[in-house]
Amino acid sequence: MFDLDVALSEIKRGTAEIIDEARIKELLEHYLKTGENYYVKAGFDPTAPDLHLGHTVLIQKLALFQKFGGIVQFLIGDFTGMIGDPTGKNVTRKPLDRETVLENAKSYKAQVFKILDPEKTEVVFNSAWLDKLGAKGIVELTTTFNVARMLERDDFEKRFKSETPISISEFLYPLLQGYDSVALKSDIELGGTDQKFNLLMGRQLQRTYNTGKQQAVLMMPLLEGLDGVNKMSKSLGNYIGVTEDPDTMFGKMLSISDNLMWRYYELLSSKSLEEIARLKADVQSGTLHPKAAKEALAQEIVTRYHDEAAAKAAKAEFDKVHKQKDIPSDIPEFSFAGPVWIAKVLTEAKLEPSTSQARRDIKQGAVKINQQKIQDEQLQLENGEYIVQVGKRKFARVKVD
RNA sequence: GGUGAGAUACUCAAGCGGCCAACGAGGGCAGACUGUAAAUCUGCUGGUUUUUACCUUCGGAGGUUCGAAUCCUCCUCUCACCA
Repeated sequence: MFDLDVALSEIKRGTAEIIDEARIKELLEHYLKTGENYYVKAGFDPTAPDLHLGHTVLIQKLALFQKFGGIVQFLIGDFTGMIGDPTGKNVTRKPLDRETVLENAKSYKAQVFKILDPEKTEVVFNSAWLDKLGAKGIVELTTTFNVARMLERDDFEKRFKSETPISISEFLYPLLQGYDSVALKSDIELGGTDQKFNLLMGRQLQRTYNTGKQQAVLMMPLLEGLDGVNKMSKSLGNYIGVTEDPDTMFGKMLSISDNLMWRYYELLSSKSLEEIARLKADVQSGTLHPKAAKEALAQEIVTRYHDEAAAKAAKAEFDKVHKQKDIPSDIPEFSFAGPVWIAKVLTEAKLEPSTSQARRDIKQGAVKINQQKIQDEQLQLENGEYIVQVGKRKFARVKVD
């Protein structure tokens, strides 16, 4: 089966905090002895999923549990989604209709089953039990907790002190999320560090409702984005989406700093901790080039979300463009009626956002035609075919006739 | 409901009648270098084929002035204190 100590150290890898580690050990031991599974819960937003590597940190941890006897409860918070998690700055949101929820769930599955084992995953919706709770159930739920304790939560406390409004419904959010754990009888719940309060609520409510269980809680850190400073998020643009094409993925992975690479290794690679330690030692001693280590990681990630052939092709393409300074094999094409002013070509081909920017870049020597730097910003392109390039990464094939 | 403070480009933040397309920082883009879209250094960062020029921007609408981001009036919104 598996070695308990190895399993535990892999489970602990990269975690921010584990509450009731002993419980996790018990569950694994019990599984080894009897083959009985246990349940690992994680909740997700019902809005349209566009997963990036930041999300996959948690999902990979779920997948890890599947290797060690865990059944994943992939919870889509279609009911709680109406309230909006107070962790963000969301106010009350519109409830999504059934159809949209199902569609989003489908999209989740497509992305998530690249990592999770579908055989060991139960996709559940919390409206299934929360809808039935009713006013009576809700009131009962609220009696299990009091306002003073609710205000212990960090962001509630801050908002209370600064007199920023807190809606009553927001108090309900942690309670309902906790109740999910009661309904699902989860043994372990995973979440980000920002979810600590909500995760602990599940633990407490399981006790209050006498489920005979008390879930262990495992928190994963928020992955830093490509800039290495802010957390990875779509709005900051510092992300790698799991559905992005291989070339982009590979390029973005290589753009992270050498430092950040180790963080990504820890949280994203499926290499064992020993292997990573060895890589790191090799880089430090100079026997392995940092770039080679980064390429290996990039290949691994591309392979996971596409396949090995795509990863190889992406690397080859990258080398072609950046090492041999060649042009990429697949570039957009535009045609114009000539003669045409170069600045117009650049903006029309979307290589530059404005004529002014185009002029500036020409002045700086950032624009090349057929690999030749150009200086003349008045340049007119005569009939013919040209490869126009701005900087290192923006290319277009231009036909003038 | 009352009183006070504030709203400036992607973000933060100067400017408080002409020298303002607007200091500075972050971010972004580019150049050099290289190991790569790492690191470091440097430049650029509203728009426009009138490019040592012109046009549009400083919460919104008016007004004063030869001239306003800067002064006045009203409005909208944010924040702080009081109720």
